[in-house]
Amino acid sequence: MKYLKETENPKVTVDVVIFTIEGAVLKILLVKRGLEPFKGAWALPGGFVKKGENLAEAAARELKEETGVYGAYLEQLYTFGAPSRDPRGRVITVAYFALMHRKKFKIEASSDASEANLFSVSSLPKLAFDHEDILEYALMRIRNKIQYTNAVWSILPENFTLGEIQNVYEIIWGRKTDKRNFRKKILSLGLLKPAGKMKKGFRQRPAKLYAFKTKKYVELKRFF
Amino acid sequence: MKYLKETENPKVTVDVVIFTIEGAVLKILLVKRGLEPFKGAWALPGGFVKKGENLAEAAARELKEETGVYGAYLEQLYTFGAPSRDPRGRVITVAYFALMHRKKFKIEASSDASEANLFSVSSLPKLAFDHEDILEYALMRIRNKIQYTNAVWSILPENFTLGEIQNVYEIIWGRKTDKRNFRKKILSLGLLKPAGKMKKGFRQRPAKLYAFKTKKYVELKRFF
DNA sequence: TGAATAGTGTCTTTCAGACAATATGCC
DNA sequence: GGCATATTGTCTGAAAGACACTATTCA
Repeated sequence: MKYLKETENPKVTVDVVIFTIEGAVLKILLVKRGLEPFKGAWALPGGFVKKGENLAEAAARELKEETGVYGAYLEQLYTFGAPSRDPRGRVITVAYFALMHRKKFKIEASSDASEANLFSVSSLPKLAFDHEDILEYALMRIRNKIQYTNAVWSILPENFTLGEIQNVYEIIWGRKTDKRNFRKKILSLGLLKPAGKMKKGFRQRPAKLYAFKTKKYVELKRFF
Repeated sequence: MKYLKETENPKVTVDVVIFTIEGAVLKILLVKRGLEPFKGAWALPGGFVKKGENLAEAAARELKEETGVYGAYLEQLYTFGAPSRDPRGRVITVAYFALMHRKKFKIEASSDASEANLFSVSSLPKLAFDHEDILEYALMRIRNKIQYTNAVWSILPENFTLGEIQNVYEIIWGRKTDKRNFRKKILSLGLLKPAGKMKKGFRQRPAKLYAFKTKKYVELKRFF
């Protein structure tokens, strides 16, 4: 018979994996912890859920505090609750991930963190807590998710070329794909509409601009 | 400026949607609440996470307490944390779902619940808390998940015929599908192996028995 | 005219979906 | 023989994947 039978009052946090693309590289925002535990280590932005606050609201608040942006694509990822994941005691974290367009936000260290920075997901520092697990899970999820949803809308500008959206997919997947096949596929999903404008002014052939029909979450049917 | 800025110490529960098939109908296990709030109402089995206990362990413990079974397919579903979801105060619940073979468990009311029963998912009583939302989400997830994983292993006996596994899929999906196409597809997934035995002793042609190659979680690749 | 990217079509293979006749064991 | 279920193959249409050349702008 176990002797640890009592319940406890855990603390509950949200942590947010904020993906963005900078210099053709997939990056995430990390903050340097200003307090113990893991003081000085890099960690995912996050914090305690406040009174009267939904989990998604808490995640959106963290996102806003770190990037100044409200209204990006934000999805609950998974809840991590190993008893020893936080040395202060029982802390259960509900992880979210978000996709941000790099030009839409400024990086400013918030009051909680002494420093904030973007890191390429392919060369990260050692992370605090179990944040490496969270990130791994987030990468798996986003790589799958963009195949059958409109989730990438918030990592792109309002209007974009097919070349640009293809770059986003390739950067997230970490592999190249055929241009003709990609265009056929992305258009056949029916998520895009022509913006009726052209991207001009570069020394190359101008490209048609597209936009997402909606920024509301759309999930395409996949059946057996 | 908001005035509810303090954090709080929420309580954390796990709730488990236990799916099974009985009489060719998809059912879930519900317990009648013996205590307030929602005393006398039907609810998903669940309870507080205990000290030193993983979330998945807590879910497995609840599953075991309610059905006597340890080791079924069990997956974290989503975390529900609306501030008003529990009238007692802030309670965040991490929902799990499980698939059980009906013959492997007995229904016994546990100490927490005055009564436990299976209900068809198509004719449920009114549920306590936000458990209807949880169930809806679980149904969506399981209907998708069985298309590219071996999740159904624990709702089937060790060895089963292709007819039996087709029945399971049809019951979970709530629709019929062509026998020849189903067999082609399920075998092409590569998750099954012939058990080398036949299901005999019925007044009909004997059927080959199959088994899952593994009960470890397998997720098939789906790429663009 | 050269650099850079946009834009486009065909063929092959694979997979999904529609569709029906024969086989086997047991009563 | 009759009942009940098992087992099997073909055709068609859609989508995936391989593959290469021409078009346009601007420096």
